[in-house]
Amino acid sequence: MKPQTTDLEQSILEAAERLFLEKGFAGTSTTDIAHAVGCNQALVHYYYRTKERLFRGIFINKINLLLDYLDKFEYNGCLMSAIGRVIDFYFAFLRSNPRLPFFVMNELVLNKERREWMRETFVENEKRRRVYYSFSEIVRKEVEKGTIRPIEPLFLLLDVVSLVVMTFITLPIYTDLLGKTEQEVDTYLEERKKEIFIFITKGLQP
Amino acid sequence: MKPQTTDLEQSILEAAERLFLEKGFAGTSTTDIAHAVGCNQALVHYYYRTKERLFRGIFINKINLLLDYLDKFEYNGCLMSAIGRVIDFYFAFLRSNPRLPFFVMNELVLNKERREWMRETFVENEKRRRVYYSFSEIVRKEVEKGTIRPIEPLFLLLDVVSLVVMTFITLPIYTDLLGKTEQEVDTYLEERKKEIFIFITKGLQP
DNA sequence: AGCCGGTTTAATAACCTTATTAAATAAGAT
DNA sequence: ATCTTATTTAATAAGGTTATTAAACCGGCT
Repeated sequence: MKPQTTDLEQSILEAAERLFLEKGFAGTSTTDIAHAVGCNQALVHYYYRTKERLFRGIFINKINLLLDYLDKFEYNGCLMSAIGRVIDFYFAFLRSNPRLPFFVMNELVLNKERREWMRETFVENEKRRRVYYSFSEIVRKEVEKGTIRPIEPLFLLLDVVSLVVMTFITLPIYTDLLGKTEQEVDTYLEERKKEIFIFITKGLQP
Repeated sequence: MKPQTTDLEQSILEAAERLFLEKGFAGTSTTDIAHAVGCNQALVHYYYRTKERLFRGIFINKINLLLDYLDKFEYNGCLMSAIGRVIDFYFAFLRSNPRLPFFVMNELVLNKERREWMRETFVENEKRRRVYYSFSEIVRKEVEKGTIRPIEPLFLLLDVVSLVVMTFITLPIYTDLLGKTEQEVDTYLEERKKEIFIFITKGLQP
């Protein structure tokens, strides 16, 4: 039924995504979005009714995108290679979506209501709980076997997430403050990934 | 000259600080600030002229506060105890200013002009360069001596900063999503600090 | 042609934003 | 008591924000 020509509904979503990621919720107006698409501002509301609803749709989508990568944690007897795989996937994914972790973090930290909504949507989500539970069981067993030093599963998760995510959060600072080229950034990220892997491997030794 | 009674100028600054840290620049209006102080909105502009100027004053102040702690890095022959000292200081400081790293990061990532201004103000600052240079020399020498594994000084710095800063950035998420008490947060932070120290110590072993 | 539904626009309500103004107020100096 | 200077307020300009409304547009159907 819908005209396949340019599908404004989709264009609006994409422009909103780009702008929200770049300037945050508070820094983006529906007028900005309409302007980026080249359509009337009322159209943004026609399709998505409120700015908050438009935002939520994007937000939930992006969080899921991020969390789904945790499923890449496929344990087959070696913890470090499972972690290595996750790091690889995240680096590849975030290379083309560098602002995503900051976006999610930003809105989660800045807005208490969103944290509450996040708790209901994700923390109380059976699938997500299971993923975390199986991860923590694996860590516990490896500690027991003595293949890694004693560590809280939550802390190990936080260690990995901190190192990976901060690489991308600080990327605009790195590139702008030190004025790097696209090529240099690629090398930097490749080196950084190796460093993180070595760091975690060594940091977990018994 | 100024009346010492309540000093509205100072109260405005403090309220602005609190609100900017909590909701960010875009999420805070001068009306909000005036309202928090209980004065007329024009007064905010009387003292600070523009919202941007008021913000900059706070921002530069907070960045300096954060960077000054890097001076706690007093090397006396043992890299890990110097790093341990810095971590200790940051944890103590950020315990009472938990939103500070996020605040700085946030505005730096969200606003390109601020990054440019930051480069001029800090990266080209002689004192700051010297601090980083002496740190990187120390790391290089330790690598040469073989007391730590080969590592880029910038990466070591990023490793430490990532782990410490992310602990506090994710703190509101941790507390709200898992619903923790003040007491539990204290224990958590204490444990986390120990974990980070162990993690880095092991992660640097040759 | 006329009608119909979904799409798009212009117009606008209601409100909030920053910043400036001129006038009121307070408090110390002469 | 009045002058002076700094502080504080009310009023307002100029513009931006979200959201709604009614009207126009446009392609297909009868």
